[in-house]
Amino acid sequence: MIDGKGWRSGAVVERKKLSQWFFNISKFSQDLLDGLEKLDTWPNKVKTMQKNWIGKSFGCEIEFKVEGNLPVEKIKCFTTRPDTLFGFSFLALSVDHEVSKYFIDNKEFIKFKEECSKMGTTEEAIAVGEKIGFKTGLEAINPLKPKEKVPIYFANFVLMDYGFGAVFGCPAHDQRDFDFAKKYKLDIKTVVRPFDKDDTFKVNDESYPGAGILINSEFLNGLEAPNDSVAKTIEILEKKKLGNKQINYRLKDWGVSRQRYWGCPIPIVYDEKGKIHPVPKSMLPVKLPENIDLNVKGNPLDYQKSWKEVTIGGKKYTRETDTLDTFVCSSWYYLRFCSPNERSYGFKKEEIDYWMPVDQYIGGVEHAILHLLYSRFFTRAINYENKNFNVTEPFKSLFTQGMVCHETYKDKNNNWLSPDQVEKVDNKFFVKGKKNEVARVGPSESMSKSKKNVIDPEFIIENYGADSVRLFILSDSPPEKDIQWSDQGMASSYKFIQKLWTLHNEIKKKVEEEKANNHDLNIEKFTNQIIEKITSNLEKFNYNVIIANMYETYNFFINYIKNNKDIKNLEECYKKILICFSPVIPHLSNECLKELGEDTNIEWPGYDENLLQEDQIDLVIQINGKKRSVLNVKKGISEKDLFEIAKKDKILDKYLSNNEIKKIIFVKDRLMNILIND
RNA sequence: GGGCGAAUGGCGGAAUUGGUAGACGCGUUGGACUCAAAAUCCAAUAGUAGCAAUACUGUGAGAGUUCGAUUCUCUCUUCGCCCA
Repeated sequence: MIDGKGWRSGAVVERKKLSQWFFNISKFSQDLLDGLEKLDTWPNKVKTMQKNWIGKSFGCEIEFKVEGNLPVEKIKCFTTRPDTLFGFSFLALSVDHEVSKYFIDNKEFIKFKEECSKMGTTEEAIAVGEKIGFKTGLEAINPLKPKEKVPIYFANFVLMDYGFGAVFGCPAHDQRDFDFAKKYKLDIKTVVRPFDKDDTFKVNDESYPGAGILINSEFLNGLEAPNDSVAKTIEILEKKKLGNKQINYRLKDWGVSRQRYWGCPIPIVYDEKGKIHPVPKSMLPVKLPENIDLNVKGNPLDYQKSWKEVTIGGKKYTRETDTLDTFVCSSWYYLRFCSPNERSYGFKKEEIDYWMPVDQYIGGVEHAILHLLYSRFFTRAINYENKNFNVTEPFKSLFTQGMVCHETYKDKNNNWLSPDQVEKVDNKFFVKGKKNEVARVGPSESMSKSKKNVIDPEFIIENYGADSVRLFILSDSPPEKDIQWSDQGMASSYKFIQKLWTLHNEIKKKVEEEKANNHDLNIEKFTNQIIEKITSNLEKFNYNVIIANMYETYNFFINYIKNNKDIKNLEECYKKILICFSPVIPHLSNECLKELGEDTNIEWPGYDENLLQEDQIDLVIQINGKKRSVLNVKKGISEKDLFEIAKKDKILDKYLSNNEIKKIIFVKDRLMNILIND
């Protein structure tokens, strides 16, 4: 949206009332919130995002008595801050509040309502936008102070879908109320002071929404806000039957209607009187019409008479032409994936029981809220009416991966340029083929067609091979982070593949030509250690570290074959290594394994715990907490023996012989810290 | 404004979860090969001082806990994400 108009069509954006289809996701608010607790292998980040999105808040509904010349006796409000009731100076209603029915013919009110519809409905738009009001002439009575009457307004910052479309205004402690009160010259009564101020504190240039102590509030004075004060006020209001404790959720019902062609049809028809009927099961699924003219204003389905009009059981009906939000399909596709060949139903119970829940789900963080929350809702909704559907959480474990990013480029006319339309000369970027036209370099962003900062995967795969691309994508950056596309990085991954191939040929030659007489423990140990490392890194999603492990392995083997001959277990170890490499570079590993006669029946290699540890270890000796020497000693060495060796060490001796030893800290097979007086 | 998270060489990033900081790669520098370049190979590469052995400093800043802190606690700064 730019300047209140659609960025593509230029149409003025305004709020309209539409009747649409909703999924009752809010019914599951509490359950969706509780379920998060059990998802212990989901990233906390995603869980907090969902928690905030559901937005549970404790508050209170309060009934305000109303006086004035309209037949309105009382108005119900929801508030999270009933404790600031003594700072009450106006009551604000949504323009859609039922009181508005008395103003339906009022020209000024109509104009005001129009004005309101121009403001966005996000909390941000409301915070930033100008607050305007329309006086109803009614007055509300403060329930805690019956002699006090305050004006009632319609206001643009109150929305019908929050609480009851009515809020009580406390300008001193809410910025929106503050802005409104300033504009209409209403009272600003300070009722909370910060902890570090005294009772004479007065709100001045902006509201004070923070924590503190209640003041100017008669019997509530001295309470700590908000925790104590809110609870206490609710208690008092309930006792006096003026209000009720209430829990409110930010999560709204899910509006699934879309006025467009692409989407799953909503299986609903209307009879001649406009009454709603579900399409009978035998006629499901409702399919979209083909050969449709998409060049129409509005929803193309509305124009498709042959599809829209339908006869069921001899009666004429009209189809619902709204289609479902695409998120609906992505909310249950994983169930369909369990039974891809089932023709008569979406999925089969036995198959759901076998496959679900998804053990490991991988996707971008951009799905943290909507897709993942909707999916969690879907399984709950199905489970709600079908007791033999046993899944409530669809994804047992979640991993959110980062995106591939690239610099962005623009020409002098502000048009996006793709990386291959740009060339680099002496560290400056130019439009390709035009040496005098500089290309402007923008920030690196996730690859998108609209910004043209994309690298064609087909082209790269053709050039470097799929294994090189996999290797590059996985190298350097941890998978949960965005990675920077770099041609240089791509090229170096390619080089590594070449090196591995050279290594392979040398090993193969050795295996074929040499007498395999000697069983070598070193290569066996190394292989075991690397299998252990790669296996555990694979489980922990430390894919970038696996690449480092692969380089380590290469470095070890290339030196090893130079310096060793006639090794009996070289082939066996090398084959295990190739299997470990196969998740990253499947094509090369399989090719190499095949060349060594290992075609089928490949199993992930295990490792021998006993071979993981070295007999000799490097042990750190610290003097007063500072590393002074590293001694290569037998594993499991005792404190006494180690100390004897340490005393003979040249560097350590310098410290030890001239100073009194106060204390020795010894951690077996880790380190020794000798504290001395100096 | 609120919530969550992050900060480590020139760069991407490792670090057995409190125990040798900088694995591995990129880049850079020097060397070999070459008529030359590319490719390849060898070596060096946190900073400061020193020919060197070595010493000191060093994981955003400051404090704290500890024999010992990149890791735990508090305060601050900057950045990122989400909600506004």
